[in-house]
Amino acid sequence: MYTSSANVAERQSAPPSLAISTVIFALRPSERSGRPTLWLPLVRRIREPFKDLWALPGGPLTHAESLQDAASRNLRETTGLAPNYLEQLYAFGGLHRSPTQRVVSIVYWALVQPTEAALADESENVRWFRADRLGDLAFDHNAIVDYALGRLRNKLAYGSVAYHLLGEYFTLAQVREVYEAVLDRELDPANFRRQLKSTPEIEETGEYLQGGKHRPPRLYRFTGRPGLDPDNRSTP
Amino acid sequence: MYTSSANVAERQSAPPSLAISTVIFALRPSERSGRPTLWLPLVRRIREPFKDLWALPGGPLTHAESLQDAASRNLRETTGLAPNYLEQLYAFGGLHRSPTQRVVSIVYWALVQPTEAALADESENVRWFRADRLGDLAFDHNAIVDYALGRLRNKLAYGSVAYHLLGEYFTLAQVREVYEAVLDRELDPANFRRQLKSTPEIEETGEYLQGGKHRPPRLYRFTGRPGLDPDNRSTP
DNA sequence: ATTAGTTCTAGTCATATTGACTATAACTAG
DNA sequence: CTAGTTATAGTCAATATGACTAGAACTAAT
Repeated sequence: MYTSSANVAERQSAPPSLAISTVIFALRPSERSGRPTLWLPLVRRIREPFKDLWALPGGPLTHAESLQDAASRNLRETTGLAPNYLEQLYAFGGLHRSPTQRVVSIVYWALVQPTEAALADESENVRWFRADRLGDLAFDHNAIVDYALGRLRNKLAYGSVAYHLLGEYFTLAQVREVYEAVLDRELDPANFRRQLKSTPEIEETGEYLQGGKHRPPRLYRFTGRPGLDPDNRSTP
Repeated sequence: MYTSSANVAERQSAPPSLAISTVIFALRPSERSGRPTLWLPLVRRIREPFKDLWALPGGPLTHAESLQDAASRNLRETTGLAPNYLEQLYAFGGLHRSPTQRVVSIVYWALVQPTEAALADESENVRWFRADRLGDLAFDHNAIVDYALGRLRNKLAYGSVAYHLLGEYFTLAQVREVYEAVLDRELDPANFRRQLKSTPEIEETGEYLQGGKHRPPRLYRFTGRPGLDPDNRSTP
């Protein structure tokens, strides 16, 4: 590494570099209980700084793409995933996020359906982790994931985001399991059910989920659309 | 203006430049009704692009400061204001926000107290406008203000942000006027009052506001603190 | 075939919250 | 001293929420 003062001065005068990263959430059955739990894919750093540590997927912003397009492309390139939901999370720009240079990261967060997540690329340098057992990540990425988890919990409780973690058809109990996994507390099945049934965006279908061990539950469908980001309204 | 292809190529390869802007809200009495209304300061552009149009205060990000510090400094430099509340709004990075170069703007929004806003610098190139009568602004700044207004309304309805638009002591009717101005609808005084009284963060004082035309209302004080941004938790 | 076990589903009941409204208190202006 | 206005407290019905009960509908074991 260069440590000459000339190089330091050069770093000081160069504009802060701009990066895009994404926190990608998906549900996977827990190994032990089989219940759905939150997972996210990380990539192994192959160079300094933080070589060999796990980090959020990310990369530079190229000229021809909007922020959201950059997040979307990056997500596809590193994990092979097409997200069901993608929203800007926050711009992180602390002075000492990276030890070698000043980096401002515009971070997105994404939700992918389980079917999609199941066939995601996994390799030596890309691996899925349980969101609650990450260990030490590169840069400030632990704080970023925590913030993303907070946003997810908030949007789950107030918004209509749970359905983007599920397939097109789902049972009300599956929705409840998503809430229980993300909020980490049990919910009364009957009351939860009553709330969902009063939501106009959830549509009853004539189908039932067969093959379970007990009474077959009815399948439902989500008909609403998520709100768009301000920056993305005019994207064709 | 240069239009040679060499210059175009140069622009294409250069990294997107990074700017910080702020939407600053303050209450001022309407000229007509005297009721509080939302105002914000804009600066006149003195060069191309959008020369002579009004724009949000903003500037480049320097190396020695965090994003929030940059917003805070910029706000102080252009308007002389010290904000009571400052939070990141959104990073705007559409491809064609600026006709001459690719710019990513990280936008903050701020609230200032009326006393502060009253002694804000106003000049040939800095002027306050009613938030609902802005006209055409430079760049995508109309969309940005709209988004900021949406955020303000949301935080007002669910969070505890109204008090940052008021002084240290206030009457419950003044709080109601803030809600009515921002949400643009009338609220029942008695019911609104009941809600505020059940909020533990609002503390009754022994003082009363004297000098009004009618029964002197009791003064209250806000004791809560707003939630911090993730990027700003460790700032001393 | 019958029964036990489990989940799905509908409903009850007490409590808390909300919106519309009424009434009294306390001040100023004339 | 009275009229006008705001401040403040309270009532009442409608709605939402949390705790709970119970029957319906299926599978698996006897």
